[in-house]
Amino acid sequence: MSPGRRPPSLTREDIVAAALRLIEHRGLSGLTMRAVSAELGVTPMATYYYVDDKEHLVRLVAEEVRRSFVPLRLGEEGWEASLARHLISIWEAYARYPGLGAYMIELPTLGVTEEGLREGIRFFEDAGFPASEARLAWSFALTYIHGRLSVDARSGRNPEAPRLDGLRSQDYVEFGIDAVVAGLRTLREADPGGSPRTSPARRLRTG
Amino acid sequence: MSPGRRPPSLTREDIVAAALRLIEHRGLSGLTMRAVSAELGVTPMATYYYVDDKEHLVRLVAEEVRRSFVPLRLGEEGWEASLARHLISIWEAYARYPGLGAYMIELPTLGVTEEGLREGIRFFEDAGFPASEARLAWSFALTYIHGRLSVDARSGRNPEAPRLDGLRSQDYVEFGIDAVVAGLRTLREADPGGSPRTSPARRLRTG
DNA sequence: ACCTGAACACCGTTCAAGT
DNA sequence: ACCTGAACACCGTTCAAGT
Repeated sequence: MSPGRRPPSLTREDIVAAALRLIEHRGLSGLTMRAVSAELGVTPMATYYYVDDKEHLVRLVAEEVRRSFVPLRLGEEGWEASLARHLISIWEAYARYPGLGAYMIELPTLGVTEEGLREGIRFFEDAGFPASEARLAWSFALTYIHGRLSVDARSGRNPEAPRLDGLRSQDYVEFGIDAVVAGLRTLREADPGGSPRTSPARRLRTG
Repeated sequence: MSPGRRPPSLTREDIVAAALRLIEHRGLSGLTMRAVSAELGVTPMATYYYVDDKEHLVRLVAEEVRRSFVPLRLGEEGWEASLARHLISIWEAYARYPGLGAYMIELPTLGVTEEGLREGIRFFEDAGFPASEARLAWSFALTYIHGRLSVDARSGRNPEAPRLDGLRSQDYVEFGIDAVVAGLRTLREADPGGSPRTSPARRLRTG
């Protein structure tokens, strides 16, 4: 940036934007370091001056996508509507980028930031979930929505397009979010005052 | 198999078994055609005589894993317990093979066979779900459990191992299955006689 | 019928060199 | 500081050839 120095032909923003375009049109598997560089008209290795490696690039890309998440906040509309709204916004944000949400769920923070993870736990505590279950509830909701994004990853990018079964991707995610919210509400109400819950599923485990 | 012919040094079963060992120890990303062949002491291309390509091999591997699924059947224990038992068995079967369940959910049949998909839909119809929602309900359950397997894919193979948050993978999946079942029960009861349900989530969609 | 060997078109990434 | 070029160690896969 000192005067007299010629400006760089590349910025990190350019790289992230090119990566987003690639994922949008070819899916996450279409995102290669070489393709990003080609898209920008530079040598395959030029990109490495701005990002550490491919994992770093995907992290930057996901950060960009997360900017359009509707925040998870406990307002006057109640925790159920707020949660549903937040989950839909996650799904809508990632749906344009096939494979990205599926990849994020495998990372330690389940596709959100460290801070997003903590805020979610607080949200569920404030919503009346016992402290021991706030984390489980939040993880459950994130796991479902990213699972749904995994399903969508291959079935085509347009969520409004009718599919073989006559249902749209939207129908699935709407039903799913309703079920997630209803399930959490039921578990919350069955658990007054934070007494330890007895899991029906636990008794069914083999081994 | 005609007399006088020397027996082949390789069988498809050997290949599938070697592939399972590789996934078990190195995850699905550790499954390469070359690694499978090396494991069996043959040339990288020998494997191609028995399987069409890598996708075919993964399908065969998944078929093998599915053999240990507890069938989804509507018995006297009721649909809720049967569903929970089935989901747990899916999770237990795939959990040994990191990344496999996550991969399967992206296929058109959500990690089960075509027949398994149809049987599941019938199961939910028999359980009293309206025909229009049986498919949504089944897809929801499968999506969650495979989402959970995606989360487990990176966090280590031993489901009993305590993690940073003090919770085990088992705690998450038990809570999740309980929530899935509770959510489905609630939606089913809110929908008497198969009248079209109004989705709260639908109203929250932007665009 | 069953397997080998060489080769092709890809990857991500390192490293030295240029301007 | 910023980018190029060559190279390495991997992939999946094709194709011709051997026994």
